[in-house]
Amino acid sequence: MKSDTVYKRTFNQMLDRIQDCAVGTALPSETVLASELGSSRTTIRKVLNELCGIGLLVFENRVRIVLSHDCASAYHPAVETVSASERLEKLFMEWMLRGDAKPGTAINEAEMARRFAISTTGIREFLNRFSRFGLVEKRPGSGWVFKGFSQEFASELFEIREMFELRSALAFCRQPPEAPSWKRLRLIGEEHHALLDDIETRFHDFSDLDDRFHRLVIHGAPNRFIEDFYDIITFVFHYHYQWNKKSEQQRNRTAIVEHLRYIEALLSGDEAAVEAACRAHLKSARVTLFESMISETDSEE
Amino acid sequence: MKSDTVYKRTFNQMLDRIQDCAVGTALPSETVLASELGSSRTTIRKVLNELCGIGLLVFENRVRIVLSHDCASAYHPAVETVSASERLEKLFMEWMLRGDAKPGTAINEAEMARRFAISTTGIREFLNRFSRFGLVEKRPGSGWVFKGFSQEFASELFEIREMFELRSALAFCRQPPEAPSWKRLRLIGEEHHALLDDIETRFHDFSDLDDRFHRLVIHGAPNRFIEDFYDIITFVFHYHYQWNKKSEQQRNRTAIVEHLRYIEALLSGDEAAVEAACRAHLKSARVTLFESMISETDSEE
DNA sequence: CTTTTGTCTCTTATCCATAAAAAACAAACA
DNA sequence: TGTTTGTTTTTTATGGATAAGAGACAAAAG
Repeated sequence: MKSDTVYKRTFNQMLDRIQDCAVGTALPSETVLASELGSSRTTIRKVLNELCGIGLLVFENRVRIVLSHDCASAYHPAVETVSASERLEKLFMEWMLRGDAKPGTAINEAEMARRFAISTTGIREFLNRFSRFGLVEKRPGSGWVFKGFSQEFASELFEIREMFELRSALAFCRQPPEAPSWKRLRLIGEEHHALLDDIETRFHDFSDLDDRFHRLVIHGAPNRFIEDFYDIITFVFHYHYQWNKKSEQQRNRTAIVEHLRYIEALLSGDEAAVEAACRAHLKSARVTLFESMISETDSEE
Repeated sequence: MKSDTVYKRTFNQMLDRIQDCAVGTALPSETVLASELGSSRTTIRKVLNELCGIGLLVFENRVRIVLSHDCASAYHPAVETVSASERLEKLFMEWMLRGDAKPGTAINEAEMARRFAISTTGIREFLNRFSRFGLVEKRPGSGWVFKGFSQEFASELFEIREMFELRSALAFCRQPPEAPSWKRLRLIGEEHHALLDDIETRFHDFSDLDDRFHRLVIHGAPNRFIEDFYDIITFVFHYHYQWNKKSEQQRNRTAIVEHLRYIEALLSGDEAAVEAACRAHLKSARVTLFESMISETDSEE
């Protein structure tokens, strides 16, 4: 049976949304709410009905009016708002990054299903999707082999990353001056400055900015395989650094400075400078990642 | 329920195998047969039992003896020897290459399940695996979008291919002279010569040789992402040229000549020559692919 | 002891069922 | 006429069942 995580998540979002409206005001139409909260009208209606039932809203004259803000206890627990597949992803990555799985281990669907309390179908689907990350491999008829989140993996990942990014950065330079990317790049540059000024408190915001910056560069000369590959990068970094928070602030500060140099080079259009700045940044990112991987292994032995 | 395609395929292989033995000779042990035919002993036993039942074999003193070669009618139909997922792959590619699906079309699991007479779970798994090829994309909650086997797709594919192959070819050159790849390369070179001599009759054998050659080059400096990407290339070429056989012989002859030049350059260790030969070959492969794509579109309109 | 066959257990491939969510359609209002 | 809500139809997400196939272990034979 399909789980109702979408409903619960939407319900919680709607509670937030209600608290932004003064008591007595009317909510927008179902269609508007649906697009605002990112779910279908079917779900929105279910939520609204429920809220009328609890007495937080009334439905009068084809319009829903906020009756009260007193809903702190109505929220659904956050765990119940993530779908089985998302949950599995998290559990699996944790299991992997905790180092429970040595490279070469055979993993089998049935056991994973038991361990993670998710149906075998779910496991199977996950592994299939996940196989593109190069960390597990299927042996038809027999099960899956876990390849390990190793230095080797990271090294191969970076080799490709460097090829792709360098190619994209140079292609970015060669865009005509009227391309809209230039403006976006300038805006992202400003965001970097702003973040650097508040780095003490806002250093967590960097990973999102990082992602947007690199994707902008990459998108200058679109290629689906390059963009897909960047998904892998994002994914790996996301989980790795979520697991390993050591010197996060320092790490991000360094990266921002490197980005700023890189952005400047791009804006100048000087290809040699771009190449240098790009290489410098990636090299440093690589070193940082490796160091954090080593320190992890050390602390375990 | 799992289908018994493995059994049927093994059964057919076993019939072939029996015909290679003179009547009255003994078959090797189950374990040997299993590794020879590439299935488990469980399956082998089932097949052998069946064959004893039909009277093609007898089991005496722990040894199975061939009684007869008269088994032409015993073969299982070839269709029944391919698993649901393989069948689906074929059907889907046909459907795609026939051009039934315009880029941007939404494809939904339920309909595909009906069209291809395969369960929705099967479809889902296929699409998930297939999504790494960049031809379909998932919209969570909603269905899948078909991106189209377009010129754009081919162009993006080739851009990456060129980057990867050039990098690999140069890395290949830099291997120490004692690396075993050099010997393999020489052997593959000889195979090219042999094939060229018989090109009139054996031109179909080229695609396998082509694959082995490029994989050898790539494997000189292994990187899982590059090797994975080559799976996409193989897959695309396999299906595209299976669908479009026009001037196959000429196409393969040209490619062999280019390969020979490329191999010679590799063996000489002259990096500039390698780069030139590699680029020349890929450029020509690209042009050939594009031409065959265009002629396809033309013939339809 | 090592190989071979016999037996049993566990896992995968594959289909099906069903509630949740999305989408399409229809009626009502303004 | 174009929104807005009510209703119905499709489609997806997810669990479960089961025969086929793989692998482990035991017994027999050389």
